[in-house]
Amino acid sequence: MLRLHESSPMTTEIPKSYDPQAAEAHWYTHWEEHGYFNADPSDTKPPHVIMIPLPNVTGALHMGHALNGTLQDLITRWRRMQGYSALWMPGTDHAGIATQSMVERRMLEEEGLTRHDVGREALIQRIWKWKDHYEARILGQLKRLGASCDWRRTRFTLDEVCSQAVRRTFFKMFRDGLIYRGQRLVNWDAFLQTAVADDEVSTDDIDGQFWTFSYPVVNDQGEPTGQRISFSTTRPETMLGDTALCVHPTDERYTALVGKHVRLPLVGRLVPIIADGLLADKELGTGCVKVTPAHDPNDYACGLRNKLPMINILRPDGTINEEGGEFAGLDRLEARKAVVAKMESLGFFEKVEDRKIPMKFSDRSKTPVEPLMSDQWFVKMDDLAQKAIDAVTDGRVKFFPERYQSSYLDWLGEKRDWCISRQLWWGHRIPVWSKQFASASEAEAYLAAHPDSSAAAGVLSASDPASVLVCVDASAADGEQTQKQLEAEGFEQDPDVLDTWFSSALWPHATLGWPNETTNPPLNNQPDPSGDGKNTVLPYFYPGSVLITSRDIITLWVARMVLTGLYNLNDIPFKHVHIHPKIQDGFGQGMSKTKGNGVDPLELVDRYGCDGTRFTIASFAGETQDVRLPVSYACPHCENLIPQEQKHLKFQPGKPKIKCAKCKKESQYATPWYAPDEGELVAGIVIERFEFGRNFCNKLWNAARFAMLNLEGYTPAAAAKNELAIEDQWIVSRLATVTNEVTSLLGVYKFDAATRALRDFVWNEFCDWYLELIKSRLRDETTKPVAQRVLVHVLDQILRLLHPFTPFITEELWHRLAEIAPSRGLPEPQPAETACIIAAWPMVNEADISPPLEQRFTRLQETIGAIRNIRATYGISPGQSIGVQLKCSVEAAADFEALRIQIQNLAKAEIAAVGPEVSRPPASASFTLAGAEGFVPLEGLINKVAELAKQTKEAEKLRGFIAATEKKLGNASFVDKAPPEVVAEVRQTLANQKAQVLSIEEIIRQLQ
RNA sequence: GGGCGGUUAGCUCAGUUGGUUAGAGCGCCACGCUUACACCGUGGAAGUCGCGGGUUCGAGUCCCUCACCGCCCA
Repeated sequence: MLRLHESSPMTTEIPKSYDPQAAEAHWYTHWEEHGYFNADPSDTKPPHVIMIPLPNVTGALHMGHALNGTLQDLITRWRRMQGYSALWMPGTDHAGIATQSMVERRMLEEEGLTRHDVGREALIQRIWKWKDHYEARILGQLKRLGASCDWRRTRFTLDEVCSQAVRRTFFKMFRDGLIYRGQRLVNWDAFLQTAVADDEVSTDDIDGQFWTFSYPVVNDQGEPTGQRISFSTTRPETMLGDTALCVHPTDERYTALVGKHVRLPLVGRLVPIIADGLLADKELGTGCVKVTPAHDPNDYACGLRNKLPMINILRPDGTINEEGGEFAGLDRLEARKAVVAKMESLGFFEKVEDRKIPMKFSDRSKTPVEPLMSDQWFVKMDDLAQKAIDAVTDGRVKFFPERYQSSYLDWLGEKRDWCISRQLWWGHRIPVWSKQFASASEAEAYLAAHPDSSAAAGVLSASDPASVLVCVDASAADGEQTQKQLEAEGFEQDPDVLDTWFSSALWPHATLGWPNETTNPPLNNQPDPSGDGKNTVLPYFYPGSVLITSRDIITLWVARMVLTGLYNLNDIPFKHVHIHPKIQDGFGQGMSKTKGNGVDPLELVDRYGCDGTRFTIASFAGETQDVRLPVSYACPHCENLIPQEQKHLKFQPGKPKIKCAKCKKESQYATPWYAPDEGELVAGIVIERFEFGRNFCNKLWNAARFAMLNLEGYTPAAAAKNELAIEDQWIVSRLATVTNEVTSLLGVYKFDAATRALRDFVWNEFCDWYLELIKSRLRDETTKPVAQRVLVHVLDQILRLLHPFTPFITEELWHRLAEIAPSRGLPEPQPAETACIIAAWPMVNEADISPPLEQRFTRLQETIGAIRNIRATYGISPGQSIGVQLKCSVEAAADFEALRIQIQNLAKAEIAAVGPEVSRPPASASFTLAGAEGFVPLEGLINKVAELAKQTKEAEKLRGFIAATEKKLGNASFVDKAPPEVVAEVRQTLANQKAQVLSIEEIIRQLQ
């Protein structure tokens, strides 16, 4: 017989618990082999596109990435099932400075070599090796998480496809006058010897000193007047670069001195005393400050306002240059000591105090950054930023949750020019060649003789009119030739590389092959001829659908992606931006590599299964709170849990061990600070919250197992509504409601709510009630067929709904179910799709939803709950059946009758009497619900005193409610002002409460 | 300094536009190997909704003050 469906090797017998490892390996391969992850342009399907927020190759992925990846995969799988050609574009980022500094640091530690020792080519080779290693690791981690990326399209920001986009964009911007070179104050990382962007710098308060010095005032002849003027500073060495002293214009203490000069005792320079209300603060210190425009951002701004000279005193390595006179060659911190000592010996030192001072650190090298004047390349943000702002304010790009759009708008609103050059070797080399001519006129003559072409554009340098800058588009046809020509003419290429963000900003269109219009981007690095002379991928998949990322990326990527997308394609890169929570450890600290609290998601996948991990992660992804994950370690000797403490996060030399409080043994543990020794028993990461997802998967597994064990003799056939039992209609109604909920929640990225809705439905409704209710029908040949058909249908729909969350277990169950019930569904059975990953997302028949039916069913549930409560209260053993008499409406009585056997099974209670005329028998336990009263005669079992106490307590509780409700209704303004339907509702409540209390009072009377 | 978010049961979190008695998972207590599941079932206990004001017939929910935690920007 032909087998239409493949099943895993786990096979025939269904094990009692779900084995994630086997299913994960099997089905991932299966999906890949069948090409289910591949997304191509289609005439019949709409596109859905998610561009991965490209992880950088500095290191392995952590929990934040796992959350990010899970959500992207979830949406991608959901859209795929909805019939979209769903592309999830994978790839990695070269992360220029971060990666180069990792490699450099390791090289220095292990071999004592610097980049200058090995040279540009050799260093780059080493970094490529690093990249290959971590790229493989990262992509492997994503696959273990179940990521359904179109791996054929995997890109890297330094690969040929991305490089082309970088070169073309730079050239376009250069030609349009949006890129310029200028002297600017930048954050200088003296350790890495490069400029770093503002967002690569963080500020910390450190213990520092606050010195006070004075400068001598001089007369017009430059001779000391004997007067001195005091000021304070935290960086005395910058006195070497002072070009003014500054006071507040309204500060009367200094009015007479403004316009006069002081002589710098250290370097002898005469500098003016100026008045500037923005820099000086009358209330602070002496009210006078020194101005060092080349080494402080505020002073720089003041320098521009007052046209002060800008004197750079630092070399790129952080030592003092010739401007520092006798201090030249000293490192800046040595220079500080020497400067203070010299000032003291000259008698200009006044005092020093200890103080917390803010200090900027480079995120990359963790060393203090120095503000420094240097030549850098910039992109003018003015117009570009405005267009990106407009795209959000006019609603073309929408943020979920909405509040994050203000971060985006505020940042772009500053329109600060973007410093794109980095003094690094790892990255896209700046495609500009320059040459110094003998004079400005020679330079102009050169430009006149060489007009701009499609491959080259030239300008005069703004800072030096004798210098010519030529930008070359190496992606143009004659680009390479132009380069050679320039070099032959004595031009030299700029040594710097571009900021990494410059290339990642292009990611949403570069990966689709832009600017190539004639061929589709390669697949598996092989040419893709399917475009037939055109790039059909770009217009089909651009603009994308949603970018899913965390909030710190809003300015780094989101803003820049929008900006470049609009610039290059005149269209936004994505319609939605979803910002998800950040992962914190148990102490509320964000997880990061540098803090040592990062957790490898694969530790969790190994322990809880991929689906369990994903389901838990999705349940975290709400709109407001960050995710807090208290971590423990499992003692490898006794399995006892050792809670993580702060000390476990700190780096300590050697390989510190963790001690188990229970068995007192020590062991190495999972930490980013070291790799455990070979053969060591390691205390692994435990995050108990993940049991939530693991347990759920096991529950689902067993529910499906139960279903399949009870499908013997299943035959597909239509099932009309009037054939369905009340519990069938109920579960179908609930299924439809939940399907609607999940669909709309995913549409607005409320993953936590969607997860809850599904879990509650599967566990608390399908398992706890539906499966229990049909057990008796499945044993009866006459009632079995319909029950089986409904059961199979609901299970089928559950697998579909859960697949985006828990892809592996649903796929496994899908194939097992297919062996037994290849054709299924209500009201008409259909052949099921050959795999869950490509199964259609459930559509709701609104007629299935019946609130009145759900209400009737709730009454049944409550009644059963009340009977169980009586059993528990009186300690009646499970083996002992009891009789129950139910006083209720005729309609409710019919429902109870219909479920007579189920009530016997679920509550272990026989319905002895049911209907409006039932009255309370003596010596019985009772319950009172809104829709029914119940009596359980318990002659001999009932403890009168206990029952009396219970009922009295119940009555008192009710009387409390009644008093509150009556008070409310007695309040004239409530009755007048509240909406009539609310008042009516309260009146109904009161009536119900009164009826209930009357019944209870009657019960109490009889008990006494 | 400016902005955003949070503060609800022992822990981790839900709580739609204000509307009867504030919910879940884990943990806790009691009972239970009932032929899907002990990664389970049944029942139960457990909250002054951070503090203080205000608006309202009515506030966990809206407004203001303060405190503490986290993040972003300067």
